[in-house]
Amino acid sequence: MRLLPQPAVDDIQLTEVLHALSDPARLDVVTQLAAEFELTCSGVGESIGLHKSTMSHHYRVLRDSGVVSTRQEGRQKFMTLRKADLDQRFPGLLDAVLDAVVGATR
Amino acid sequence: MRLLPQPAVDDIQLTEVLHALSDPARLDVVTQLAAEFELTCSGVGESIGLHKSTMSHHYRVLRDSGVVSTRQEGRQKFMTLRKADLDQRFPGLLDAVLDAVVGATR
DNA sequence: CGTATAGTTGGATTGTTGTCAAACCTTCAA
DNA sequence: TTGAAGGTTTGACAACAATCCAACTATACG
Repeated sequence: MRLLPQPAVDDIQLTEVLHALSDPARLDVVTQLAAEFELTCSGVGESIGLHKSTMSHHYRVLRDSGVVSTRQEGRQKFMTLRKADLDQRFPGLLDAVLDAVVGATR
Repeated sequence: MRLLPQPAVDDIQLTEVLHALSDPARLDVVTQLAAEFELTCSGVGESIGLHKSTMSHHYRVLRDSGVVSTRQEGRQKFMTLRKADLDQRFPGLLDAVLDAVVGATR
């Protein structure tokens, strides 16, 4: 069970996080993770309808920017939101974005 | 004194706002506007050190995404943050981003 | 070992973005 | 009416980003 490389909390950059969240597909992933706690890549990607390699690219952007954490177990990879880390680094930001996702469609 | 075209509150899109805020130059503009309330284009651009046409491009992105409002008065254009509109549409988002800008350098 | 599963990587393509420079438009003032 | 001030627009260009497809890696299961 190994963890894929990811930035330390203090190395998470605001502009990179905002950029990571500014893509609809990635925002969708993040929203699902916020609701489900943890998902496999295929689990989270199914409802989005993009090619799996495209999704793999989005996962990398999310991981490199510090938004998600990925843990490999067997042949699957489980993603989780780095909620505690993001809350520590940028208090209120993630919640505001998640609220905005649901709130804006009301 | 005319107002340049800008999206209505309900037409402001989360992904566009996040994208607008994900560029360092634009984030800098927004931070200055949060502190100064209102500034001319040249006033806000001076400290950034980019070409004025580049800044003009960034102003447009900020305006089109609904982050700032621009009012023309004489030959100057005054920009303001659409704070109330953003707070209404995405509660807490702008404040979290502004906090993050200062907080992350502490 | 052979095969299926779960993802990643590389290449190709198409489109977007950030930047500058030069030309332009508008307004104000002499 | 000429000129200057304050921005915008257009064109060019390089860098980046999103997407797909095909080939690949690694793990698990018969």
